[in-house]
Amino acid sequence: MKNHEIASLFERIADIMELKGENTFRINSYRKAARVIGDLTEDIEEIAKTQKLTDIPGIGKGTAEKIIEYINTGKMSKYEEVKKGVSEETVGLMQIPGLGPKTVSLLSRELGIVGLRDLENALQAGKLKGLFGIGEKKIENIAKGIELFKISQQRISIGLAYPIVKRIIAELQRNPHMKDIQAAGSLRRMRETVGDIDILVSGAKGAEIVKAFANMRGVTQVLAAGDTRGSVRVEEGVQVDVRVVCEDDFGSALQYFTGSKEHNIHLREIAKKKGFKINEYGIFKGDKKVGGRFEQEIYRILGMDWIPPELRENRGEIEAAQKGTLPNLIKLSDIKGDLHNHSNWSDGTPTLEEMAVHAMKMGYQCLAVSDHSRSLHVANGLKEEELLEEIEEIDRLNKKFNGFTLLKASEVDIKADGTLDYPDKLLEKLDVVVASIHSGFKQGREKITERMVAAIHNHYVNIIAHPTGRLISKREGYEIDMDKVIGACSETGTALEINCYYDRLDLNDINCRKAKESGVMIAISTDAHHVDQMWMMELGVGIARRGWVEKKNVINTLFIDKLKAFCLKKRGRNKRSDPEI
DNA sequence: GCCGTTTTCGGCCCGACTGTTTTCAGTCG
Repeated sequence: MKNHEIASLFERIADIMELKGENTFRINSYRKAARVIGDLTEDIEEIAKTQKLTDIPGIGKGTAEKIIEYINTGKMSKYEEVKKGVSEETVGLMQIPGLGPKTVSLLSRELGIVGLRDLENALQAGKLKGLFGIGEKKIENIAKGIELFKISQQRISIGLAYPIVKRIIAELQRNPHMKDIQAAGSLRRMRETVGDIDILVSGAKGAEIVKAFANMRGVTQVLAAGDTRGSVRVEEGVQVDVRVVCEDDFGSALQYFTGSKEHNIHLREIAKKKGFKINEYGIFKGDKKVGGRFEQEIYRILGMDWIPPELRENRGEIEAAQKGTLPNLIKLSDIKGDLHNHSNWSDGTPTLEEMAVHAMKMGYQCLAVSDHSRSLHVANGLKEEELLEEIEEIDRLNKKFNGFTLLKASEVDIKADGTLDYPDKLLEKLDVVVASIHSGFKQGREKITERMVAAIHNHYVNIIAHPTGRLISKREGYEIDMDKVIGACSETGTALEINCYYDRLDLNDINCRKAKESGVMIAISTDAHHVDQMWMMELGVGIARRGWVEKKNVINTLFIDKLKAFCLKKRGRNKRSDPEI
């Protein structure tokens, strides 16, 4: 699939054009094209074949031609043309906070600065002084920007940011001056990574609230503390911003600060056409404020349903809200069990009973114990006879429980040749079989896809765990043809997992939506190795919501008998089709 | 370069902040 390549090519074209000072609207249309192509769930080559490229909003005749040229020749003449005389490194300088296209272009033109090292040298040598439009303060800010750029290169997983936000909100809620409080930004949208944390507060005494915020425990550095805005760094290293608005503006401010940028732009275009204006202070008809206390008002006034924050990425949610066809997104309270967990039988810390007790506290009706299989020595994988013993232990425990079931399961390794780590006769004794890849990551796309598809076709495999194997900010996933994997799952009645563990979150939102659209069932599972990790179900549900997933698409929202039936159906289906069994 | 319930031309989101210059350009979210 060339979607990603083509999207980043358009993004690069936009960056270079920006640096060259070309028409802003033209630049924006390249950015828009990059964005929609990056978000597509279908293969762009397939769309091109059916000549439907221009049906994609933001893709017109010109862009379509460029896409087709790239598909056919592997090159895009527009890109070749714009990049002449510009270094990639120079374009990269625009990533530095405070440095936009104008300044970078000036530095490059006047001082011959190409990359970061040149810039640092020029700063050191005091060469920036005296350039038109650049004063003392600007030079200082560029130096600060470079520092910030170096630190903030990494976004952190939402799994790390989420507990920080919970802690801060709990602390601020004790402040008597405060009315409303809500996390905004990419965290509220449940993006898998966040750059910084935004918290929005309403209340009359802004300065008091900001002061309390700056004095919270866990704050290591106060970056700013004014009447309406505070900015701190906390011990986990993340920057947290708080903004205080008056109660009457809270809804519109929340809408504004939640984003995404693309969603807000699209919404404001619609507002404008209808004769309204939206900003962080409200929605206005002429000079008259017609809403702003609640976020819902804004969407309602614009003639659409309220859009859950997780969908606000300008991926068709606005059109769906206008038509009243938004999905009825899954909720955390819909989850009835967790289907991928590890006990102290393999590499987890809790006993089976501790896991069960915690699951009951969470209101679940079942929990699958899916310890590792024999080949995974590093994770103390269970030998066949050990798994049989564990099954007996689970049977014993289940007799003690009332209205709760520990499901017999295993996270079985998919070996390099696509076979499974346990024989079928052993898998047959399990309620749920979770299969996954833990080795041979470098096999190559075709081989690894074949291997995965072979496992999916096994009669006993119910769930494919962490389907791409990626670790956020640590490891790219193995190369795999997700369309083929989804196709095989759809054909065989196999579910794909959203692994909730904070550095996996795999499937991601885009693949998740693709799976849903192909009718593949989803399992949202924590992969917990400790009971304290089971809360991460919240993260997985967030990713599912970003993938437009509804309760009916998720197997662990099913009552236990239905869940067992789902798992058994695959075995039955194969038995019927294979007379030898 | 895209788009159309002011449709084939003319507009394209909005406001705050900062710094530099003296009325506004650049950058950011």
